[in-house]
Amino acid sequence: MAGITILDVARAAGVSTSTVSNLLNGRTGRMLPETRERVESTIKELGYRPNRAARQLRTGKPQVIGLVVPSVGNPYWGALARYLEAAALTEGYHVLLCNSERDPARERQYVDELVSDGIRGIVLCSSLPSLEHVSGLLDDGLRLVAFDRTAQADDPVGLVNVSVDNAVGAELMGEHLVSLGHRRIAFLSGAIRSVNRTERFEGFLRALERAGIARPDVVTWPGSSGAEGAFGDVEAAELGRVAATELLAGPNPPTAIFAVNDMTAIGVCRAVRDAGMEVGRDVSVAGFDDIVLAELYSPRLTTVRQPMKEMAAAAFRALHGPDEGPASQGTSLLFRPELVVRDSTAAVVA
Amino acid sequence: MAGITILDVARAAGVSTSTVSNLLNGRTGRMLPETRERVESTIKELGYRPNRAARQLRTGKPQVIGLVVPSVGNPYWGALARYLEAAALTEGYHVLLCNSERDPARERQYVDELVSDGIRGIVLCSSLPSLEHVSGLLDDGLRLVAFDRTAQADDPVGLVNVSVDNAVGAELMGEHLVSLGHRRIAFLSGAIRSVNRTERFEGFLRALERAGIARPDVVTWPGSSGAEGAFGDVEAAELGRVAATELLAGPNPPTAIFAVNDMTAIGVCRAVRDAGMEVGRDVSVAGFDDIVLAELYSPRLTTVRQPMKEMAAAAFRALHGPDEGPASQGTSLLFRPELVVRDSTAAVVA
DNA sequence: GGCTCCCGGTGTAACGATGCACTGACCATA
DNA sequence: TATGGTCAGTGCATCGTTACACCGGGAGCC
Repeated sequence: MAGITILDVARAAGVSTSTVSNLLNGRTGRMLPETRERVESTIKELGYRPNRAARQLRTGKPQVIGLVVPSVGNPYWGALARYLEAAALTEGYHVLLCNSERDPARERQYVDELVSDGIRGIVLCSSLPSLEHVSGLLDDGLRLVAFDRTAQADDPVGLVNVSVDNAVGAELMGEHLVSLGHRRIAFLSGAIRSVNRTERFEGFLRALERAGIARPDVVTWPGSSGAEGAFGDVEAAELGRVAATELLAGPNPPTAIFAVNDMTAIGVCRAVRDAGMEVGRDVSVAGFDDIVLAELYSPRLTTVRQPMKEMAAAAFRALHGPDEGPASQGTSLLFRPELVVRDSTAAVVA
Repeated sequence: MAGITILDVARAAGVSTSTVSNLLNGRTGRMLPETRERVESTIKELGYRPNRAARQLRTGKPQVIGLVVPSVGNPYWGALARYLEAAALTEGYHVLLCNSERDPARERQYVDELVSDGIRGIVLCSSLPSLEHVSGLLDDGLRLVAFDRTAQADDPVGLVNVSVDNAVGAELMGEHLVSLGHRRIAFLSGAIRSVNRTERFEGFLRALERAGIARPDVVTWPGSSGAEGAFGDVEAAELGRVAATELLAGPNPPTAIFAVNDMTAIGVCRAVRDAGMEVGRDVSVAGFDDIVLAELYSPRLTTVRQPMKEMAAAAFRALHGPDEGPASQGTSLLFRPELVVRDSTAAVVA
C-alpha cells in the first residue's frame, strides 16, 4: 500500500495541498518555478501516486474506460482489447473488461453498471443492430463508441462508430477473386442481419457487377437460434462447414467461396477438404478480418485485414479527446481495409 | 448518471444512512424485519446503486481485481480473461485488464500501479520464473494468484499458484502416443526455462520410461532474443515449423512429435505438410492447452485440455474468499488435465 | 425507585483529492 | 496615504460511504 497522500507531499514540500493539487492538474500558471520544482521533486522522492478513488469521488470522472465485447475469448475481440488497453495506457487510463456473451440483456446491464459506477467512456461492441436504448445515457454526457459498426439512420446523437470500410474491403476481395479468373463465386454468411454483413455483401456485389458477372450464388445460413457456441467462433466455423458442404455438392458448384469472416472461412476450408478437394487448387477460399489464425491456418488464409491497432487508438481518442464540435448524428470513423493475399486463393484452373 | 445516494434512500425510507449502510453490508443482526424490508424496497424503487469510488475511498477495498496477462490477443489468455471476468461478476467484482506484452518491467509496473490504486487482488500471468519481487506487496496484504505456474522453492509466502497438472497432462499424452505404437517420439519446445515447460517435459519422460523407451529425441529451440512476435503466438508456431523441419530432415526421424503447446504444434503441422507428408498418417502431432484453434485446425489437433473455466473460478476464489488458514508457502492449486484425442495423432504404420 | 442490560437503531468523523473563493504581500499609480 | 491591481498561493467545504461510538427507552431485577 502506497499510503502516501497529497497531504504528506504538501507537508514535506512546505506548501498546501492546494498547491500540490494545482500542480498535479496542470494549473501551473501562477506558480514560482522553484515552488514547482520543489513539489515535483518531493512527489518523486516520496513516490506519491494520486488515489484514483478519491479523485473520482471528487471529480466524478474515473480514469477508466469500459470495454464491452461479446467475448475476449474470441481472437478478434481479444486483439481489440489488447490494442485499446495499450492506447488507454498512454493517457493513464485503465480498461474495465466486460463480456456480454452476446446476450443483449447482459450487454445493457453492463453499460448501466459502468455508467452508474461513474465511467464516462465506453467502447461497445454490440450484437444489437439498434443502439437507441443508450441515447438517454449519451444525453447525460456518456461518451460511447460503437466498434465494428457504421452509422445508421436512427442512431442516437453523439454516438461515434468505428469500423473498417466493409464495403471497400469486400470489393477488394471481389476484385481479387475476379482477377484470378473466378466467375462462379459464392458469398457465404450467417444470417445477414448485422450492419457490417450487409455492407460486405454489397461491396462484394459491386465488384462482381463491375466485372460483368451476374448476381452470384449467395448462401446465408440462419444459424442456430438462442445461445451461440462457446465463443461464437466455433459455431461460425461450423456454419461455414455445413453451408459449404451443401454448396459444393450442388449442381454447378462455385470455384471460389468468399466467407463473411475468417472463422467461417476456416469451416469452409474443412468442407472443401472433406469433399476431397484442395483449398487453393480446386476451390479458392477467402475470409475477412485477418485474425491471428488466418496467418497460422493451413493453408494460410487470403483475407481482408482490419487495421486493429489504428482503429483501437481512434476509438480511445473518440472517448477521451476534446468534444469535437457540435455533437452530430451519424458519425462514422471508417478505416481502410487491406487485401492480404495468402495461399487459400489461386487462379482458377481452365 | 444514477445520482441517487445512500442519503436519498435513507430519507425516503425514514431511517438514517447508517441503517441503510448496515443493511448493504450484511449487518442485519439488530434490525427489525419490517425496517429491513422497507429499506430494501426503497432501494429497489429508487434504483439505488452504491457508488464504488466512495466505497473504495472509505474501505480501501475496491470491487475490482487486476488481471495481468502477456496479451489478451492470445486466445489462451483471452479465454482466461473471459472466464475470470465471469467468475468475478458473480460476486459483483470487475476486472481491470493489463497486457504486459511479456515485458518484465511493464509487468512489474502494472502490479505496482494496481496496488497503489488500492486493488487488493491480482491474477498475474508472469513470464518471470521468480516472483520474489512481489513478496513485499504480499506482506502488505495483497492477494496474488500466479496463473499457469506451480509453486517454487523460493516463492514468497502467501502466493497462490493455479495451474493444470502439467506433468500428468504430458504423461497422458506420452501414454497416448505410446499406445498408438510410437517409439520414436520427439518433444519439441522453445527454451525450457519456464516452470511448466520443465514439468511437461518430465511428465512426458515418465510415460516413456514406463514404456521402456529410451530417452527420446528432445528438441528445444532457443527462440529469438528480445521481443517476441505480435502475440508471442506467431513466433511459437514459427519455432515449431523450423524445428520440425530440421527434425524430419534428419536421420531416423520421429514418427510422432509432441509440441509443448498448441501454437507450436500448429507450426509442426505446417512443417510436416511442407515435407510432403500428412499429419496423422505419416507423422502424429500433439499439442498442449486445447486452445480454440485446436478444434478448428486442420487436422483437428490432439491435445491436452486445461479446464480453464474451473481454473479461472479457483483463481478468483483464492483472491476473494476468506483467508485460508495460516498463510503458507508453496501453495499450488493443481487441476486435472484431460487428454483430447482428435485427428492429428494415429497409430503408427508398420 | 434505582440500577443495569439490551434492543434498535442514529450521529458523525473520517477516507484523499479538488477547485472556488479568498488573502496577505508587494508594487504602481493618483 | 489611499486605491487598485497583480502575484503566489492557501482554506475549506465537498464528493458518498462506512463504522465506531453513542443514545433513548423499555424490560428485568433487587
